[in-house]
Amino acid sequence: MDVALKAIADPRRREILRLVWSKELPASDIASHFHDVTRSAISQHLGVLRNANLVCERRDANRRLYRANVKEIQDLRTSLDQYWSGGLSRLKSAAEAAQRKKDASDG
Amino acid sequence: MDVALKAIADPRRREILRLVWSKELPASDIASHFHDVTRSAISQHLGVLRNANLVCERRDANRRLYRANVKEIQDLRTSLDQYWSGGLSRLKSAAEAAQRKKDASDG
DNA sequence: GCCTTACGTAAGTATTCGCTTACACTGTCC
DNA sequence: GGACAGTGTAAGCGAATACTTACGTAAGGC
Repeated sequence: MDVALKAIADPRRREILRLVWSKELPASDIASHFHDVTRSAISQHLGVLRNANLVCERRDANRRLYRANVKEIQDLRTSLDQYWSGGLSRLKSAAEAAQRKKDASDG
Repeated sequence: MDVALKAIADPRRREILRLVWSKELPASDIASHFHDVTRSAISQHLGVLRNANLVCERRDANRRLYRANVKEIQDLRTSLDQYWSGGLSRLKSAAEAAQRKKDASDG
């Protein structure tokens, strides 16, 4: 979870992920979407995303086509949901404990 | 979203957030949960979380009591959900476009 | 074979991060 | 007032990050 979370903590990488979410794109197309950084920088961001398994790479002749790894993204989302709901259940049990305490003092 | 996401990207800070999710804790109690780092390090992590507005601070005499800012956490969760679902809707419209294309070629 | 396109990657650099140690400050207890 | 917990914070440091420029390499056009 940590690698993936750190990967999407960067706005540039989140933007890249959006770009390749629904369609496969060659690295050059992705890079040309960013006018303030080098192609090399984007390539390195792609490396981070690849390393976090958040994108899939497919080679087509000269080019490398990238696509979001929806499965892995879903996994990350699930992990996060568990994190949130873990917190919520702690909130819930704390509330229940408070209620029990109240009941005990009431009765 | 960026500040909060970067704040959560650190496992130590996620753990801190868990600790203060359902109950208010003084900084010293939080720090004593971590045996491999200094109290000062934890204080700085608390600073990051405070800066991201993910925790609330309340002063009680000598101590500073921390509690998760559930509202802000929910906001972050919502932002993330929008990010995911934004991706999903792009997937959906891509699928629909493919379907239209197929229909056109079929009919 | 040679040039060009499309890409990763090594090397160098400035910035940020997570940490420690040392110190300042604020309240309580006496 | 003085000692003492409970904390934030400044300073310094090594590691990681996000870049840049320069180079290496695979595939296609000629």
